[in-house]
Amino acid sequence: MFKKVLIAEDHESASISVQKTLTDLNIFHDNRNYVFYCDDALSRIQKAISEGEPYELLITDLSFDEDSPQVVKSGSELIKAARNIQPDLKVLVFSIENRVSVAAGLMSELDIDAFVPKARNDAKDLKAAIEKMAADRKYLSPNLKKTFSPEPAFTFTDYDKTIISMLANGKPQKDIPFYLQRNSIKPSSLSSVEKRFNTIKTILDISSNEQLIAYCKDRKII
Amino acid sequence: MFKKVLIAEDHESASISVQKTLTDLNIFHDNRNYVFYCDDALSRIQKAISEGEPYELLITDLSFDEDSPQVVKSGSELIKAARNIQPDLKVLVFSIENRVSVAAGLMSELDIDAFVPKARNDAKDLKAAIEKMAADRKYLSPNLKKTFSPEPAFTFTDYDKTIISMLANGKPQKDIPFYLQRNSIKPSSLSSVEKRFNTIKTILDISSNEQLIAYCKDRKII
DNA sequence: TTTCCTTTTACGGAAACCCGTAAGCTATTC
DNA sequence: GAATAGCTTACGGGTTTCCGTAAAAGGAAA
Repeated sequence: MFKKVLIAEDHESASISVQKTLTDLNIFHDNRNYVFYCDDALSRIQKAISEGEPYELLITDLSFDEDSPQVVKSGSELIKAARNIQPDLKVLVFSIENRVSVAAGLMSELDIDAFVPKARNDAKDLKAAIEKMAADRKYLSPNLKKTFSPEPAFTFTDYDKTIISMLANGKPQKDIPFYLQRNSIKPSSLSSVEKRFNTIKTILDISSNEQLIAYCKDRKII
Repeated sequence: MFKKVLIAEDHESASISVQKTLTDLNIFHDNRNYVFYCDDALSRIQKAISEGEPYELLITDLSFDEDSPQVVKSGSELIKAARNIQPDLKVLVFSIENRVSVAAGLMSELDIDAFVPKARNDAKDLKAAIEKMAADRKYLSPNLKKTFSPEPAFTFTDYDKTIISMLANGKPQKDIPFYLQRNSIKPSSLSSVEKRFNTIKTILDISSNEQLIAYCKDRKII
């Protein structure tokens, strides 16, 4: 079982629960092993390494309230930075995010070891995850939502997100080409933009740009 | 100080933290005084009344994951139902919602006694709230966000939400009059709908319908 | 009923969007 | 270099939206 664990979680109440879970698992845990900011988490990890007693596990949230300026602003940035200075650090993500697509994405892209959503049985879920990780296994929570009903096989490209965001920001479609050229983004003609919107809407069975914005906002795509 | 408190919270970890807070405040709290579903909360309250030992305080979340069919589906419904059978019950809302406008709305409309957002210092915040309530005072957390930057003095009417939702669902603007007439909603001409959209967008300094949808989705208006 | 005011509806032209077709461009292959 | 395929752009006309103006309908008071 783990001996040295760091908790990065900005919600005090959530942090307390995680600490209690560690206690229940007989993992020694003192007051200095939890932080409320990503920057603090990173410096703790760095310090632990230089003291020759590196952390074995990082439990982190994904989104952190930005009430004071931070270098590292999100859980995923923290994970990247931490892995950069300590590649063997195990990582458990504990977040309100409950879409299996997001969790699986973190598994494959950031190679996290476990994902537990803050949901009905999250405390038990946490324990199961930690035990699994202690046995060197990955853990993807069974409490994750199968995202939206029939998940359409479509992933938005950066280009898509760019032009959709422009629409959502009130830019008229006909002006989008100008801004694309300005930033030298490849297909920049109005015709291309129109075609792309049309393709997206056809695939997703969406009939208007307004509905597309609603769709993207609901799924936090933009 | 309170002696009998009920916790309605679907997140196990959050519930654990609230329980710990009550313990820290020397409020006697046993295993049977927390529930994960609103329906259970209501029946507990009812039972406590009939046993002659009613609860003094209800601590509840606002949104509950609907993983099983429930009669009472949200915190606000629970509060209404609870107050219906026990008008003197004190209520503290503990939610991820952090907009002061929402909290103030609950204060005035449901006459809740305290609102604490799940945020950085929520555990300390909870303690402060409970102590304040024990002294028969109301408590509006200082950690609430002043909502969006300059809060525009504009509130969406039901009519507004109806027509905006139609747009967001992909209905073309020109077809909206038909559906309004069908449900006998008052101004139903295309001209009226156009004018209303124009008024809303002018007031909010929004230039397109797409941006309006984004605005409403961001603020959870629709 | 008449008058006045507000709300709702009708209308029309300009602008924007939608969508199909065709032309142009680029890169790979022969 | 020529040919082909795939991507990008240009163009055009039908539809929808935008927005101003004016007519019609409702409501309250005289």
